Amino acid sequence: MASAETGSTETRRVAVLAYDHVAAFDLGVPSQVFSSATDADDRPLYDVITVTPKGLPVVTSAGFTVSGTSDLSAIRHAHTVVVPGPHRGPALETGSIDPDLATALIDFVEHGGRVMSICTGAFVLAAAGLLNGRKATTHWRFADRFRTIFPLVSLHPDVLFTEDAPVFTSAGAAAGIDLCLHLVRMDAGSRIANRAARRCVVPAWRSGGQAQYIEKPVPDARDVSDTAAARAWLLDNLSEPISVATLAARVHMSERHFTRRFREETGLSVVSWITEQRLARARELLEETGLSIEEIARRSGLGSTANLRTRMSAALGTTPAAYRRAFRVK
DNA sequence: GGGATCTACCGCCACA
DNA sequence: TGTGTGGCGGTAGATC
Repeated sequence: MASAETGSTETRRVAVLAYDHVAAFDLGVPSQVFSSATDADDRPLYDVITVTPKGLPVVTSAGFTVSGTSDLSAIRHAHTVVVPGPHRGPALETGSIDPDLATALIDFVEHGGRVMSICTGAFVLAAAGLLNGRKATTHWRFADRFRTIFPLVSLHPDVLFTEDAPVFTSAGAAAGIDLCLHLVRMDAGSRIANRAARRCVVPAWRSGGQAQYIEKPVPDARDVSDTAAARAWLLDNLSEPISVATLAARVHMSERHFTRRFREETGLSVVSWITEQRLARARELLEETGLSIEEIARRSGLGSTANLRTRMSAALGTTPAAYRRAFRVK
């Protein structure tokens, strides 16, 4: 767990599943992200291997061959199994997969393993029966097909990733990066996850609840009244009392237009976005400082310890003190 | 725990 | 006619 930053040499094996027609981009994501997570002495926290159903080379969607792989027996020794999405094949078309693969995945989860899917990899997990009754997501373009084939799964096609431990699913390949970083953050804390994100040159923090499809992801640089300026100001003033009216006034918009543009650009309401940023700030302060919980609540803008505790409990299922014990950087 | 109040959100419509 | 923007009002959730 948090011991990585504090000197432990424990490494966790991540087994990435490859098979014929696997999406090449998805396949590279977990290796890149998990291999970028290192401790304070730059030692790797994860050992990433590639696994194929028979241990034989497979051909990706891009046409190149993946070799040097292990067979399914290797996942028994893994901490996390990653299932990238198929580009085509029976999982996508009929919701069926190799019975040996299904058995291996079910056995892995039943013995305490953690699995995550990227993009249409959710079809593989669902075909194995691992998503029945669970929350899941997949690429929004495949949502209708997914619902038709797997009616027992609670599909949330409007989010970046879902968390229904020990099963995690993500939307497109970019959301797969976010989910990998989320798992690193769970395992080793924000500092290590943020450093891994920097190495991958991706945003350090996008929560699972953000929208998959954002109307205007990149603000128009010529538009001086865009909400990006308000968001930048917000991040510098999280500890201050903030209202929508204040923010709208800062960028010379009506409140109505500001809230509308804010949701278009971030996929979240103003309050939801601010709360997420405040929670992220609180987590950083818990990990990296010895400040009192009360002071952290104040500096993060969450106000009171009661509010901080409520927010952390809702978002992470833990308390500030327990979070600090797990992730405090010594 | 319940009521009052405040604030945020969003649908709808009008206007430039 | 289509698009961007602002105002109004109802509803829901948060806070006191």
